[in-house]
Amino acid sequence: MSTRPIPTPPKRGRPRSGRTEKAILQAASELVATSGLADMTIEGVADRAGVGKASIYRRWPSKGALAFDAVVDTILSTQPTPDTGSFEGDLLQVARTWIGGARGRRGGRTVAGLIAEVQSDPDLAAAWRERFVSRIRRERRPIVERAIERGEIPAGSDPEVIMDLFYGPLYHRYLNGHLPLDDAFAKRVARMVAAAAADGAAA
Amino acid sequence: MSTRPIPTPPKRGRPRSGRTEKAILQAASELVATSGLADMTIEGVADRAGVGKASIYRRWPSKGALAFDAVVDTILSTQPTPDTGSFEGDLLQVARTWIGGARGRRGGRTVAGLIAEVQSDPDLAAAWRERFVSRIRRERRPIVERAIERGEIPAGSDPEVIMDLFYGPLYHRYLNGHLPLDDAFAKRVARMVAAAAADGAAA
DNA sequence: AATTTCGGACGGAACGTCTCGTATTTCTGT
DNA sequence: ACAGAAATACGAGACGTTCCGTCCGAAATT
Repeated sequence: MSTRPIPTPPKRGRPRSGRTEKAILQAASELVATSGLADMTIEGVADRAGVGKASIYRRWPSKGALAFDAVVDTILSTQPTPDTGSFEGDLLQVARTWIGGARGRRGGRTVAGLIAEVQSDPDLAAAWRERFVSRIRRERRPIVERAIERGEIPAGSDPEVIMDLFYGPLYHRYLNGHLPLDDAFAKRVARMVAAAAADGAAA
Repeated sequence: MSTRPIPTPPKRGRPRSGRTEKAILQAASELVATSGLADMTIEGVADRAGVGKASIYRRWPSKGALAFDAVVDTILSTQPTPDTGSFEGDLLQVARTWIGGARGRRGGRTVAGLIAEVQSDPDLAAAWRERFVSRIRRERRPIVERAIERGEIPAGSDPEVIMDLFYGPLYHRYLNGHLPLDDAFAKRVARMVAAAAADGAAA
């Protein structure tokens, strides 16, 4: 259940060192960026951080949970919610930024590795949903709300289905790699989602 | 590169036993169904099949490749291409069948495990694309072609983007689990994809 | 004679737990 | 107020386990 460092504030004994925690996250972040999540090992992180393995296991229950905490804030901070004035424009902007992150040599496969990890770890899956997927969708919600206010799409349109229709195709090509994840694709997805929503098919 | 059992026909010596190969695939299939792909091990398959590990490594280069061959034909055979007479009807039928497979206790997470595996194995990823993703998309292509013939969607619509817009959302909920993968979702996806395509947004 | 079959041995990697001896903090008893 | 005991964290690394992928040797088959 716990993915964050255990939040229980101990009353007695030596307190956890903030420097140790930072060193672990820093080392994990670097190793994920250079070697990829699949090749990252707890022992490798411990060595690079100059830390005992026990100090890692005291804080995180699994490799995935550690990697999650090491990279998720960085990823989220690079994906702002735009406001271009039109629904399709907002979607296109989000898609372009998203693709930019996914194509970057710098950790472009990190999210893929996390999704892979999540498929066999129910606790990590819960953290992934709550602290990544749901969080991003909540941040993007104004895009749909503004489109409704502007009258571009009908009130009563389900934002969740629209989000799935939009993000789904991006992740689909990202994870399967069957076709290029390029700007032409971003344009088409934005256009089609906007068309479907405008049609009232999400109501 | 090789995912299939090595096709080279030996000219001399004891030939490969077909029974050995079947026993391996059978054991792998059972273990994936019961324990899940993440917990399947080559040693476990060898034991259950009554076979030496070398006999497995002689045929398949990785756990993922073996699992792929053990289950992919079964999965594909349960997903026929419908012909209901309307574009949205066809899409809905495909979505329902797909969701039925994904929800089934019997190996519902198998595809998720394979997609996870594929993220860190380029050779397996190539096989996945060519022998699963592309194959299914090729089989579904008539759905789009018939819709064009019927005049439901404009000629020149890109079948690939339509496929991504359709399958993407299904896989998205399947892999992230943030919202239910139910019949209501199937209906909405089918309706929205049909609306977007009819609008000519895929042209 | 050539080659594959099997079961199993083998060395290696990483896991997750545990123990050291040391450091740091709080609680208890005086 | 102060000393000691108790509790907890620290880095380092040993430990037993699992699984990997390779290799071996004897039997089997052509």
